[in-house]
Amino acid sequence: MKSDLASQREPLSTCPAGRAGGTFFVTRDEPLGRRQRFAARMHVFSEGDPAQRIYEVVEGRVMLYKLLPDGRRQIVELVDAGGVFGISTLPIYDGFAEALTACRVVSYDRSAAGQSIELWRRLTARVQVQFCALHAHAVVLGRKSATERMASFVMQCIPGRGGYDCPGPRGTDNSARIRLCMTRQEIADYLCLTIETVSRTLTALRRRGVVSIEKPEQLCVKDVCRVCRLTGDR
Amino acid sequence: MKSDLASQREPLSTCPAGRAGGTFFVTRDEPLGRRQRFAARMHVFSEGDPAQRIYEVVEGRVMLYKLLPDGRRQIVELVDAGGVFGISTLPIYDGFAEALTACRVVSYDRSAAGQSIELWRRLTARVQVQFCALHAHAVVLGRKSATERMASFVMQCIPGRGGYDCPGPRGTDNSARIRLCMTRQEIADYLCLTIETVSRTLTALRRRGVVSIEKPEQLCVKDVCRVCRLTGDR
DNA sequence: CGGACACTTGAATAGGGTCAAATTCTGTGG
DNA sequence: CCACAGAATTTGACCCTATTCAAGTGTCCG
Repeated sequence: MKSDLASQREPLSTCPAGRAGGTFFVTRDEPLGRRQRFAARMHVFSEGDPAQRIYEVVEGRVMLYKLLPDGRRQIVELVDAGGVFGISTLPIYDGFAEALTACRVVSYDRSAAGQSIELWRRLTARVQVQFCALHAHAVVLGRKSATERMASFVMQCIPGRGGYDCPGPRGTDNSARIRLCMTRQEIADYLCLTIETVSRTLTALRRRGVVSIEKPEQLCVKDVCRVCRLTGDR
Repeated sequence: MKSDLASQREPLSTCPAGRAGGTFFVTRDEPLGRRQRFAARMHVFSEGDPAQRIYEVVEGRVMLYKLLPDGRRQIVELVDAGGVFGISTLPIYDGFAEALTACRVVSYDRSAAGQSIELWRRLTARVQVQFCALHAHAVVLGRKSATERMASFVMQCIPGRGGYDCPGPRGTDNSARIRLCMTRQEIADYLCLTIETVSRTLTALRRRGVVSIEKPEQLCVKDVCRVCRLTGDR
């Protein structure tokens, strides 16, 4: 249960808004929100930065993580399109936000966001969705075996399936291709395992014919419902 | 990492609002909120109940938990005075809410809560505080040793200490008496340990002179800062 | 082709889990 | 106040899952 050093893959440093240092820059200011793009592996903010803005993901995936002083890392949340991040009770951010994929976000000044009722409603409604997801993730971290965790994670990567209102297989096609867009280390830090256990667990799932590993970051799930049953949730 | 059967201590069933079956009943209807009291160990709601109301804790402590089909339980959140619970994205609650102590709550009809801007702001602001706390708890569950978890839990039971703005010891008195108001099983289900490990860890802390165990549910922390260092957070 | 990096695999280890038994609390009734 | 029963907690012995440590094996890209 000891140290998991933060990913060896060095994250890119934040690109200051407006400075077109490459592929990412502020594209346009909106009345309230400011559009920004981030390349994969770029930091949106870091622990200790002044918590001035709230972010909404338009496209792509962002991870939020925290570090312990000795280097152990926990990815506390994965934020997909529609999700919100940058919520902080303190005057500074209490963790890091890093783009997992190239992504587009809109950010709002914290105080300004509270002015617009419309905007505030949208953001808070979304926070509630994520709040419930965090509760569910606590169960994953707290009470599930390595296999159940991997299965839960895989299900999370298949939009529209596995939820309360899962429609079941579309016709006879019960397969899914998924891009993990995370390294083994990141999956480990999200599921609270080690990189080796993630690798072994995936291999075991492959051997059992549950998934095929097309590329390290791309899986094909043969039978979604079977994975769903492996989550331990039902 | 296997089963942790739900607490043997049988929870009391919910008392229907308005029916004064004993010490708990609706005391008064307010314009928006409805005041209620719950005795310790009473359920406020259960998984699958229609998610019609949002609750605010006025006094006492409520725990939210989820069960896996095989009986494993995870207490996903502890809600103290000021906290909010009953947030659900679905038409039904996705977990259980049980009073740990006798407590007073105010509940609001979900749709009505959205009408009052004032109320909505207060509730959502509070949800954000808890949202950040869940992030922190993910680190506890994911990356901490048994001792670090217990230390984190103990710190959580000492109001005003250990946070970003911890004022440090008040004068020369750096001790604290705390009521856990949870059984070992509940602490285990919250920290994602077993009842035996909780007991052993507490005993170890006692042997090291970090805490004294006055009663099973009442501890005395000799040196708060020392416990704080044991959390692994700093 | 070769170096760097990510991933996989194997063997040994340890931290916490499991199972079982003893001890302490707590509440009740005499 | 004391004795008793049932529950909660503590403790002990052993075990298992996931971690740790240590090599490999791709794979990408200059």
